[in-house]
Order: sequence, then C-alpha cells, then structure tokens
Amino acid sequence: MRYWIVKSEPGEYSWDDLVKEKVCPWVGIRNYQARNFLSEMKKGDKAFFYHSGAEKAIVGISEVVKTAYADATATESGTWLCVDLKALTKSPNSVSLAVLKSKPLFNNLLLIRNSRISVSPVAENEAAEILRMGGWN
DNA sequence: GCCAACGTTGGC
DNA sequence: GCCAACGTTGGC
Repeated sequence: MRYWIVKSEPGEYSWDDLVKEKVCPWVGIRNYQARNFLSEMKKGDKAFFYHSGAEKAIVGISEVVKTAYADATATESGTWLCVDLKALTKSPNSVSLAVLKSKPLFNNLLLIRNSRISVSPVAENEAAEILRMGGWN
C-alpha cells in the first residue's frame, strides 16, 4: 500500500465536496507525470488531500477505490486517466505546507520540489510523519 | 499583484 | 530537434 498526495484548489473542488459525494472520480489531470502516478495507484492506496491556494495544507485522507481508467472529461479519448477516491477522515490537525517545508524529512517530497504537480507520491517514512502531525494516530 | 517553475506551442 | 515565446499554476 502506497501513499500519495492529491492537490485541489478548494474553490474548484474541496475536501468537503469529497466528503459530501463520498466517492469521486478524480478527473481533470492533464499532466503526463501526474497521469503516470495515477496509473500506478492501487486499490487501497491512501491519498492525502491537499488544499492549494489560501490554505496550503493537508486537510484529510482519502482512499483509492478504483484504479486508473479513462477520464471521461477529456476530449481526446483514452489520453487521460482518473481514479476514484473515497473520503476517509478529515485530519484532526491540518498539516500546513510551511510545516512540511520546515522539516528536512520532506526535502524530497515532490509536492515541495514541484509545487505544480497535482498528484505526487509520498514515501513510507514521510507518510508516517504526516499521519503523526495530522493527529491521525 | 508578482514572479518562479514548469509545460506547451510553433517557427526555424 | 532546438529554443523562444507564451500560458498556467501556485506560493509568496
């Protein structure tokens, strides 16, 4: 089981929206690197939910409930992928980007190295620390 | 509002 | 195939 971070502008689609819908096709990824990560996701993988923009924090955790399939919102069929995400729990304490940046452990986190990537992997030890700081333990 | 980083496009 | 120009994203 792997961990990921998915990013969304809360004005576009927020954690609360995912909670409301329970399960959501994570569509609209139009970046090849991100698409490759989508294709690597397995059922049961966990995805931290990050709000970009004003908040800049991890606000919840979701689970991959369906592996990558064709993104129906793409105009060119078959080119882009999406997965289905299910809301699990809101983070008891949101984990801000500033805090992540302040810890050397996260120096290699793709979210930090490339702030524009909308889907990115998280290493085991990084995930453990995020879970701890988020108050999930 | 600005700008850095990145991706894409198009001329050559 | 290279690279300049441009557009977009997202942090500050």
